[in-house]
Amino acid sequence: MGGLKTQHRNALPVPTRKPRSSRTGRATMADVATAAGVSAMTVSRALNRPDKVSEEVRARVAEASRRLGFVPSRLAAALATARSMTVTVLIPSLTNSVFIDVLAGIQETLSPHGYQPVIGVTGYTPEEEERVLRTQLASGPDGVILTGLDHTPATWDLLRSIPTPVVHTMDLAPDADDALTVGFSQFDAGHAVGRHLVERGRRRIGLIAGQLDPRTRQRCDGWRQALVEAGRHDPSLELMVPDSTSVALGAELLERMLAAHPDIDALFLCNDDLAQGALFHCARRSIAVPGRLALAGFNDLGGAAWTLPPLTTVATPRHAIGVEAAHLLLAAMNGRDDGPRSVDLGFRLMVRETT
Amino acid sequence: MGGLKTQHRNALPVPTRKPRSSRTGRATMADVATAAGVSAMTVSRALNRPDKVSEEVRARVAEASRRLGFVPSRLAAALATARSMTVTVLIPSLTNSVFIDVLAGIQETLSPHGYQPVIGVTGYTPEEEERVLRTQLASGPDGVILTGLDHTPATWDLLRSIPTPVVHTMDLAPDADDALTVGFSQFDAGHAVGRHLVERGRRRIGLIAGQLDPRTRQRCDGWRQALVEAGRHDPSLELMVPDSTSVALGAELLERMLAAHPDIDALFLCNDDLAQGALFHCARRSIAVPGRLALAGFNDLGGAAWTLPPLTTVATPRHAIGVEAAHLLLAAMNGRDDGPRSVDLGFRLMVRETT
DNA sequence: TTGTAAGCGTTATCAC
DNA sequence: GTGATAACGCTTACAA
Repeated sequence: MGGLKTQHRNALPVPTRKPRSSRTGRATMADVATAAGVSAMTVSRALNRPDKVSEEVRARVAEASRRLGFVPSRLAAALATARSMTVTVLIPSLTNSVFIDVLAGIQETLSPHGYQPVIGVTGYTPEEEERVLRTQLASGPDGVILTGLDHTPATWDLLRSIPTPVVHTMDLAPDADDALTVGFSQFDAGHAVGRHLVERGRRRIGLIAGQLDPRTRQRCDGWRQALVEAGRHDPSLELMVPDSTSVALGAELLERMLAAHPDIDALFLCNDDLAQGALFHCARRSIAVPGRLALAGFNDLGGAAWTLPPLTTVATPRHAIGVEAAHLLLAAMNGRDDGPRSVDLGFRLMVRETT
Repeated sequence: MGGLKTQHRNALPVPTRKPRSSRTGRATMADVATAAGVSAMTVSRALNRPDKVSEEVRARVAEASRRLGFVPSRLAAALATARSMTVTVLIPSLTNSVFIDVLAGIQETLSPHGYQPVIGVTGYTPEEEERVLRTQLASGPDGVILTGLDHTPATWDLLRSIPTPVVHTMDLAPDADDALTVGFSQFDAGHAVGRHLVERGRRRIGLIAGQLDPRTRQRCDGWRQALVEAGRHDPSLELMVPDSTSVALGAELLERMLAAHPDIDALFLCNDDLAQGALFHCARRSIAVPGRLALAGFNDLGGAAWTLPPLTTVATPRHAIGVEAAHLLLAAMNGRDDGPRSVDLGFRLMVRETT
């Protein structure tokens, strides 16, 4: 029926014709085709596989294309090829620079390959993550990158049900199951801090944590384990609150901790912003650091090396995690999903002057 | 068709049929339709306009849809409706928290309305911005949010050529032309700092700036103007470098400044990270702040209130800019693009203890 | 209330 | 090397 030439139609009351690009007003391939005196298919080829087309046609198409300001519709291409050139990236929060660093690594790596990261924010809850994932899956991403391994059962099902490769970041797969994972051991990192404090000869070692996501908890677990091993663990010295971390919160929690346990001589703060707040509070209250109180943070965020005194903390490979996750995903999206399943990028204890 | 049991296939050399969803393996509306014993159109309605469908059919569709794990393809919908439910957001950098704050405001505002922000990174250059914009436009966003007003002529042309609404952020339109703009006066903000330093009685007031994008330049211009007005401007006290700002750079540049001009008694650092670096350096070198040297930063980033002494700086409405930009865009995308063309969200000079 | 037909703008496929 | 045709999966008419 496509054979029925439109021109023959008007023998009768012609319904509104469509001589050119429809609603959007944008030029389509068909427009370029007519302008260049070739078929739409040839335009497509001239643009995507220039070598498959004669020199002359290529030029004519380029010219017409430019003249009409033609921008090929990725939507249509995506629908036709089943490749959206899009990658869904889900992170807990936009305002936590930890995830932004990962995101930056992802974006830098994906971008040169023509993939668009599309970010979704989960607010640290697996339920919201599931919701957002479901929404995003509707746009048919070619890949998915998630934060952590703590997903709802339904999310796991969803992930299994799609043909799309998935990479989990910031953590390590507990067992070598079928998930692609890039991160480091949060437990070991926390353990390293605990041991460091012990080795410094501290006896009353406390813990302050906020934003109790699974990764924070693992850090705390590691720290606790180290103290237990050294026989110096006192559960009453743990102050864990669900609030999101901030410099202000660090100061406030330290105050509370000191009020209840004036005798602590070391403190692990599960994120650098908390540690900076604590450090600030110490300065205000003239508490000698590390003399009277040793302080250790986590993540080695921007300012950590520039506090007074410079903060002992754990440097985490956030950017590298993003880069590696993207690499793994790229490989998988191109059918090469052999590589290692769980990539451990490690961490580094940065011993500076607060311990 | 779905009724045809696979087991009966081998009766005849049946040509490859397509009883179910094609390449992607995902269920399609047609699949759900057959499963629910209705037409595809009815499925579409049941999902998008439930009130247009009988109670019973709605239930059957929901049931079938759930059973098949049906996820409607946004791609197809977008192609059919010419609405992608997507908004292109271009920012200079992912690692500068200034833009992340704006982005967060945008995402929070857009998300509840079903719009997906798709971010693009321009690396602070108009040329790259043009390239990224061109790429993104191919996916047919329903709206565009750009950073600043400094675009290439080709970019302006592009923007004019599309039916899509556009909002520019972080700055104010010089004249009330036809661009939607949300921001504040960078010039005035810089001017306020300059005047403040003058009013504090400082005589040798210097300037340190990095990341010389148009907005930074405008801040510097404002500052300069204030000093000129007070008759205290000395061009040799300006130290401007193209490098991206960081705490480390702040310390380094202060050192250079002091070496060349030991007599300065006040300094405007065009970004808080520079200011924090300078502050740190002062502490190390035992330079009294503000006694011997007054320091003012810009942006009121996270740690600014928590330095020792707390940093005087300018609080900029980054989050609010994102929120407002998104609101303006939403209005425009819904056809109500009347509102004010240039929204000034102002700024606040936060006088703390470094001045 | 529900179904039919056509089309959105590409690309895969198979002729020519 | 080029072109006609049929998808891709959905929705906007319009018809029943």
